Amino acid sequence: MPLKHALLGFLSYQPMTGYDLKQHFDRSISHFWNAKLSQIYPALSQMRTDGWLTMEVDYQEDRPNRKVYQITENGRVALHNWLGEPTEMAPVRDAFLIKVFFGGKLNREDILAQLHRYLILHKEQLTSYQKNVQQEIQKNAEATGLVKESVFWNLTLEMGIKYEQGWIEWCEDSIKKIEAMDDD
Amino acid sequence: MPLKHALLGFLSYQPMTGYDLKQHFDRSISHFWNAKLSQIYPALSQMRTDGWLTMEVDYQEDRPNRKVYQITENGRVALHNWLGEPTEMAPVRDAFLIKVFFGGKLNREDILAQLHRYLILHKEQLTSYQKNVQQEIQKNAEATGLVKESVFWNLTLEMGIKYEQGWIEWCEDSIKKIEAMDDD
DNA sequence: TAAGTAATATATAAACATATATATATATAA
DNA sequence: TTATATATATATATGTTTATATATTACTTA
Repeated sequence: MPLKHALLGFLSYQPMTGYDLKQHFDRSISHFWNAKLSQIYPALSQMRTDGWLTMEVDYQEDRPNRKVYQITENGRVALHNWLGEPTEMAPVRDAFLIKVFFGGKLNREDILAQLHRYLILHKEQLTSYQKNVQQEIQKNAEATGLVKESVFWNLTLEMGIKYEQGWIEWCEDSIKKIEAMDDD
Repeated sequence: MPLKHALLGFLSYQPMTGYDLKQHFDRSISHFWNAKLSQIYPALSQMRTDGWLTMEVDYQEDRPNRKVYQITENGRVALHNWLGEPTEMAPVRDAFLIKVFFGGKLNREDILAQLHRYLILHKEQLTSYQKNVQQEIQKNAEATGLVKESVFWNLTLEMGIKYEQGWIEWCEDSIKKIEAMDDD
């Protein structure tokens, strides 16, 4: 399960709680993977059962105790193996394209409105990558001194940026084509 | 649920069985949505309960009877409304990028092997879109005479092509960058 | 001052998706 | 000739993900 291996990946840097891990997911890899806390917590329990993690409780008074998870040698091996395994292409799933596919059923304004809206969403996403994710990677690189690692973090960000740029171009082109169509 | 609306979309062209619908999914929209038969059949039953479809049985001797589904007026309304609703961006989920993100844990050859492999997969996918999907759309446009519709089918295909081209460029760039890195 | 958010975790239900098994006849490919 | 694919559907189990509810205290914002 990729979720488990992403968790292993972060825990290979340092021990953390589920809550901490959620922050890392949201700040560093949300452009290609995300998970809710309600998925992360049970996954961590299982991984402990699997022998990939150990856990120790950090007692606190005013809020729930922190359960700090640490990767084991088995966990490191599992991560390393998984990283080297061949990977299938991720299938694309985008409901927006279903709407476009059947766009002939809408009138011109409605389908154009859809495209304009989606264009804006993707532009905002692009901006957010260029600002927030970029910064987060930078910050992490400095804080941890993991220079080589940060090259790879940046590669994933570049893919995110290219992806958004692709959508933006496509939306703009599509709008032009539809505007040029004969009305009926 | 987008699955149901995609089914409605195809049934808005003509009555069909679940098996037929599966063919359409695979041939026309698999570049952005797919579904197994084991998901399509129950969905059709539900949609009938919802009043979006009617069904009649076409008796056959040597193979299972065909259950032919036909869209109702309610179904058409539901489809039309859904097509006009604003759409959230589809989140990206790609396990390959998790591998890249933690690529610093692999040695250079292993991560390069991953990238080369993914590059090939995406090149094959691109070729397949340009050949098969392209052709299928063409064929459908001619067979059904739905000219205006086919413009939209082509738009989704263009997005698929752009997407694959993006991956291909990114893989090639990433390979170059990693090859240029200092070894450690 | 009231409402929201951060910090931390658990539990349960529901929704969505895949895998697999079961039937059965014909046609096609190795 | 044997295996696989096509044509059609159902059923069940399992896996994955999201949603929602529940606790508690401190801090921040309106």
